Amino acid sequence: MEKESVTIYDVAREAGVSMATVSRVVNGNSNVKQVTKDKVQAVIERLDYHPNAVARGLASKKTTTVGVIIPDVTDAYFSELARGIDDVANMYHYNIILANSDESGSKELKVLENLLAKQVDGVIYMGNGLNAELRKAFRHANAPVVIAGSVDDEEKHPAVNIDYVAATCDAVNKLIRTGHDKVAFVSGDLKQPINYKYRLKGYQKALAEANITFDDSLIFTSEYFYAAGYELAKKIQASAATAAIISDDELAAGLLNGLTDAGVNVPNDFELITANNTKLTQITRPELTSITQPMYDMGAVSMRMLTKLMNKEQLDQTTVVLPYGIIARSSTK
Amino acid sequence: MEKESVTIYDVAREAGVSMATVSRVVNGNSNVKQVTKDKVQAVIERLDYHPNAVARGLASKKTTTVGVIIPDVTDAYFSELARGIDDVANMYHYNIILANSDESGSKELKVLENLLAKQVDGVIYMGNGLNAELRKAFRHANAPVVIAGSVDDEEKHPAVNIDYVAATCDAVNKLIRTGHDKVAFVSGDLKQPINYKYRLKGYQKALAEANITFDDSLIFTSEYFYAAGYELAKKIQASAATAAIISDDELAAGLLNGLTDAGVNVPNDFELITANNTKLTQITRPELTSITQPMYDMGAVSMRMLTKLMNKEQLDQTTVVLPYGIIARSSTK
DNA sequence: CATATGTTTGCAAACGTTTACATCTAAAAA
DNA sequence: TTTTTAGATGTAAACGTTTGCAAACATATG
Repeated sequence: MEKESVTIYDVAREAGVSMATVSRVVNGNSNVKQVTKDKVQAVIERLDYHPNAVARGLASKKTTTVGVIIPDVTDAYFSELARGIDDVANMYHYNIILANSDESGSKELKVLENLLAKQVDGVIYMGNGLNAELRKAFRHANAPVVIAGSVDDEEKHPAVNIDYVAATCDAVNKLIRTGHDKVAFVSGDLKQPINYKYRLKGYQKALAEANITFDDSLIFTSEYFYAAGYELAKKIQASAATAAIISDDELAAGLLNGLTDAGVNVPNDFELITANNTKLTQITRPELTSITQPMYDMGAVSMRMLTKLMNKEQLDQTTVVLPYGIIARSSTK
Repeated sequence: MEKESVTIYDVAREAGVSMATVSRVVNGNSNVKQVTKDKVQAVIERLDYHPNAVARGLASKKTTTVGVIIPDVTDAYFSELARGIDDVANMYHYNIILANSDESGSKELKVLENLLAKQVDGVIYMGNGLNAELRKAFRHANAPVVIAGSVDDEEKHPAVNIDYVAATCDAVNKLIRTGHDKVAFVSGDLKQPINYKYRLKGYQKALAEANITFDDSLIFTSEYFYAAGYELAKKIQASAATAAIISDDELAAGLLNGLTDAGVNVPNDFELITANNTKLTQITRPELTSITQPMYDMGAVSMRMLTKLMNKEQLDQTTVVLPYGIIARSSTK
């Protein structure tokens, strides 16, 4: 913990070459004779030299670090995305600085500013709070930004997600086909585009296709917490709904258990489809039927896109839409 | 994305002072006249100057960044710890570089090396794989390391955890008191000290106190996955056990559902106590009785310790043991 | 008025790399 | 043999800060 660190100078001196040459071998530059390369390499190992990434970053203006803004690491949906991000980041020799934003606009801005001050080479944004201010901050950032697992409703920023409209529509359709014409729509804040411009649209589309008139007493919003879902069960019971599509698994689990504990039999009395197919969906009894999203892949792809962007490569497509599915479990008939 | 960044020189020039003075006001140095402080501050805002953290890091040899080694962000136990870490890191104006290790010894070493190359000011290690090699790497690191949510069985490194022996002993006692003398012990790899030196010890202690002879056909190990737990149900059923203490919630959930699906009634035919009180424990039916660990706090405290270490302050105690509890839910009578 | 004292500022040297550019070498071409 | 050329190496200037030290200034003291 107190050692003087060995620098490129030490290596150069010991190897009898200039620091430039050492730098070249460290960076795999081709213009170095094999014998000197070996000589330097030997010294590097003998002295246990490790290049100082900070100095490197300053000189090269690249930190091989990307910032990742996440609402909450503790959330299964986002942590799965984060895992995909980290794995491919590693593959390309990047590190990630993880920053929790709590989906709070002001915190997101603060965190972004902070990441940019640290000179990250790029940032990945997770969250559903993309607003004008944040958009502006992204535009003015001198690092590329890609959005993972959510949408940019103005489609200005590179993003990777699924077709939320179609997925929601399919799920609601499935419910309608089994005879429900009173399907509750349960999502987070309707101010968020992902909810009102995509999920709700998909819900309405399914209704329209089946000639069911929209009834806004079947629209519920809630925070994405287990307890919130559990509470919500009462309201849902009081409504005319006989089935529900829910946009978060933890919320869905709460709702399921709330209903069950109130004596409602799922799926016989009430059917449920949730949205993210996280681990939770298999743990509940009955297991939850769910839209499936390739969270890990979405994370991985978004990071891959970011590496291209950081490399000034052209993107084939600015927003990539990954396939979704629906897995039938026991919360539907 | 293409702007030339404004440096401390620009600010200095515009404000008609030297860069040293600008540096001083940025860093809140007291020896600056109020009027110049204001003048400089105004220019900073006008030019939207943001100090370059990399340059700062090089000059000051402090990066205000800490490395966090985590087995898997996706794991509820560790992500909860990570959340505590990040929150207090933020409080003290640190950022965290998150690195997944998969509990693989070689990856842990690689990741640590990488973090140190990035000149992190400290590192927090999560995981149960503390071995001789890693220990050596920690010792030779020029940054303090603290262990969060696990043990250093040699007690050389600062760590924050709970009293695993006592917790396990209490849980097993609870089972014994309700009449069980065949309690299965289900943990991860028994090569890990936390399992064989702590949890197993606690289990044996409880047995000894109740004059029950140890029977190693009741000892099971498994990976910490839902599916693994589900599979394990068969083996457990085939054993003489009538209750179990499990060291991971996901595993416990799998076991619970495996038993239930095989027609075993929990808690009437079989009782279960799990270890981490993560969200999962409330989602299962029946809900899981669990040891409670203050994960968030353990993360927070470990980060707080690290800030002291990074500040060269003396630690009151090198290992802090936080209180645990047991919350009775429906998987026990 | 001279001196001492304390506060405010500036100067310039780090920090440890990368990277144009210049130089040198040796082999290839003339 | 002389000239070219390409490859291998070295020189030194960035990169954008912090910080020890010296200088300048202001105020209080004798």
